[in-house]
Amino acid sequence: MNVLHELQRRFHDALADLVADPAPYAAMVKSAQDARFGDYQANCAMSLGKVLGKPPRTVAQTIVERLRLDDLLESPEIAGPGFINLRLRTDWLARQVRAMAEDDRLGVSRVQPAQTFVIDYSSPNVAKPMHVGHLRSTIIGDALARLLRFLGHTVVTDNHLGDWGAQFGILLYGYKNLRDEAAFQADPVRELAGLYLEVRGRFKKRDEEEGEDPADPVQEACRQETAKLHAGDAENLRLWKMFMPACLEEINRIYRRLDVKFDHTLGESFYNPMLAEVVTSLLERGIAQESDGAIIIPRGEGAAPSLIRKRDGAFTYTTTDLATIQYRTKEWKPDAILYVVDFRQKEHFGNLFDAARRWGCTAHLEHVSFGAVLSKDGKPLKTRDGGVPELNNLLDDAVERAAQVYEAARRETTAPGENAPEMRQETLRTIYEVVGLGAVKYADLSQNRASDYKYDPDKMMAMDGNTGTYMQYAYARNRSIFRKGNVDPVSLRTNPAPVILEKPEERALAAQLLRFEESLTFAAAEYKPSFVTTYLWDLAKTYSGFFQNCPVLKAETPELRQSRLLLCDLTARVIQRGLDLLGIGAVERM
RNA sequence: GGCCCCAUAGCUCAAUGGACAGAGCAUCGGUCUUCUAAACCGAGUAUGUAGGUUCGAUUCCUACUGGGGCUACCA
Repeated sequence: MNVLHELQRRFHDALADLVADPAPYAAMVKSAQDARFGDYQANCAMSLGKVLGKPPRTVAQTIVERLRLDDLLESPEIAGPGFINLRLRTDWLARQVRAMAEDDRLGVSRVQPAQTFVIDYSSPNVAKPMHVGHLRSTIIGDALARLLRFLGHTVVTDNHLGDWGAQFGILLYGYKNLRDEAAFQADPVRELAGLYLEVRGRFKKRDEEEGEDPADPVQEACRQETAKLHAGDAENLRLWKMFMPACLEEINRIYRRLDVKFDHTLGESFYNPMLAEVVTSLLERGIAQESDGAIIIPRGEGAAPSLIRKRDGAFTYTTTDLATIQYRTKEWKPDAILYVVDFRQKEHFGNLFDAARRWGCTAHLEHVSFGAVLSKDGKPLKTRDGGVPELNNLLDDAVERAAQVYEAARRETTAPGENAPEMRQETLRTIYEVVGLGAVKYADLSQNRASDYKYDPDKMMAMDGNTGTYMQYAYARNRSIFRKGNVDPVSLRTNPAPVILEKPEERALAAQLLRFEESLTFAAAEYKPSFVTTYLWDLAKTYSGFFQNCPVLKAETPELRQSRLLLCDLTARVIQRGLDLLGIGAVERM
């Protein structure tokens, strides 16, 4: 249940006679900033006082008198200039937590009405090795898909591969001029990846981002290979078809490892046959016009127009993106299309969405933007030899570090003369993988996506603070209680024992558990997975306080023991589910 | 040049227009015959500058300073 929504609903009722439109005032019910002020607080009396011309505290008094919430709240207190402090009844909390324990969805209701979201994320260029730049889009997009789906929305995920662009010109040039046939036969992906880097290396020294240099013969040759491909050249098309499976296998290997799945993988090449019609339609509607031999969508004063057909007749990404919007709209009838893409494309999406709307698209279009991945010192991430780190190497490194940290911790926590608990090699590999990848994902997702993100392996592996490992450890430590006490946690979930909340730490834990849905709703509304990690971190800290102060297996009475076991189990389930919604695994033992 | 984004503690980051701006790291000091010490407890420092709107501003507006980005034939 979403406690906040319930409170806002009750305030809405209480405010109905006081003001014409109570909605904005009801929305001023928020979770309390400080535990001293209770669990929630209503801030509407101050602004209402202004509107009604009465002292805020008087208004607050009137609201409190009209409120009907005795069933879930203690009597509200008016404080300061007119804050209304709300404190949940402990017996109500206990009943809600018990109900939560019985529910597979942990008390999280399905949204009404459900909406259909198309989410566009990851979208790598298939001919290049995936690098660290693709990481954020992939894991943020995956987390949002999981989150929206869990809340009851219909989600269509679509990986808009760059499978038709200039990078294939590079591959074609490399294959024709530089390939090692034996190496290609043995391992085509590796050879193609090598060729890509080899050709790039022969470009005149330029930054990746700096665009083309017509004076560079190698670049020019690559561009011509691309043009031939797009023009339907039989040989280049044959090679493209031959390269594709290998390229796809390469990126799919990473998706499998990251546990990321897509409903559809419709790359740029898929839309190629539609592009001419898109341009025609835009011209007919008067949205596009001819300029300097090219077709453009003009912008306002001083702003650069969007090019949709180049002077040489080739189409651009804007054309493909418009075709994509048209296709998605027709095929899936979404309420919203989300693009999980780098902040640098903000302007492009602004223009694109504007054009799409004028073209008749009614779905909500949103650029879910995120900041750059930088190294610790704030500069672009580079390998020792100056290249962009490949994603696979990055993940290997993370898993390797997880193994090292784990081994070090195990040696340290094993008393002299004692043997560390033996674990099977296979179990250990699983732990390293889950912990290593979890650290990478959590470090990224826990940051506000709008900010630039400093990729710091030492820190994400530090196992202290708000990290994936901490959360996984909190889960594993919790599960160990059940092993130790020989208690089957499943037995606590059907017809659960009454919940007893006598100690403040028990009550605090219950209140925090009940906020799970609130955090998910908020994260989904803002498309910010970091709200989920913040919640989990708060939950873990609250649980720590409980765990320190409330003996579970050695509780004073059998009833208290059952109640605390239930709180433990519920905490573990919320952590596990929360991590799962972020695409992060948890292990029973670590 | 034009347009956009960012600026919070020594460092990395939070904060849905609300009460005394929160965490983590680092630093210092405490907790292991007691359910996993990868843990817990305690201790100090911050909203770039100048204005404005508001009962109330880290949050909204304006200017400035500093950093980053985009700026039609790459995506």
